[in-house]
Amino acid sequence: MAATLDHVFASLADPTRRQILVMLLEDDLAVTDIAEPFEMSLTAISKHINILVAAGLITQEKRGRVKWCGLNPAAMKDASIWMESFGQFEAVNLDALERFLEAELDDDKTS
Amino acid sequence: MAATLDHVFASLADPTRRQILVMLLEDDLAVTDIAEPFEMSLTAISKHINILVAAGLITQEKRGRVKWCGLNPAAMKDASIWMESFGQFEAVNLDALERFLEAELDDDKTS
DNA sequence: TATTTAGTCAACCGGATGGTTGAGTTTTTG
DNA sequence: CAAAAACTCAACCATCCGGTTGACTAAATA
Repeated sequence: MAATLDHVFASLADPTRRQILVMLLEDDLAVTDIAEPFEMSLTAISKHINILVAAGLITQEKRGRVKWCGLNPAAMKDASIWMESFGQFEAVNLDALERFLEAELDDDKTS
Repeated sequence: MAATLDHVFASLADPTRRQILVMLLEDDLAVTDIAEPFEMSLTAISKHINILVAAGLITQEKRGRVKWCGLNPAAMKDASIWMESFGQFEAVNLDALERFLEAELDDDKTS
């Protein structure tokens, strides 16, 4: 799949999709597992997943009736490099990163 | 301006807007200057610029009848950190980055 | 075999996006 | 003062996006 900058950035612009990616950091998950914490239909989540797959950010493997979803962070590389080319950001502080990710998770839950 | 991840990523999802940001790497520019290389109306470019301003990626200063636009790469920081948290990307290779940016510029010109 | 589970598909809906044109405002310039 | 330059604003348009529901297929299970 040609994961263009357009697709990757557009995928990441939605908080539901970002939360899905964060969930997949821990484990591969089935579509139903991914949908469980969200207050929206399975169909809606399925569409979000398809968008992430099209962007290359998620890979899928069907075993039986279950479609397992796994993270493919490599698909972010070009986009990440693109952004870095603008940054004169200081090196990432790991504590700051942790707090940031927690805040982002809370935001997703309450919005 | 609260530059949320939503706004920053959505801003970057459009090739016209990315090209505008690249143009501003070199110099601050007036709205008309930014619009010149594009085959689209000044109004359309003005809208794109407003979106980038809302995302915090561009700052504006009006002097006389001219609105000068300048890059604010700091607004990318949170988004960049977010992506980095997924990456186990190897350190950025500067040559690769250069080739990548040139290719991106060509893409923008021809699409 | 009958039923549940996992997931997709198709149709629809309201609102956002990306573009247009035409008119209007303000500042500079001749 | 008159005209040009540098924008903005408002209205409109087609398409995309994020969500819904209801019907469907395929695999596991009782």
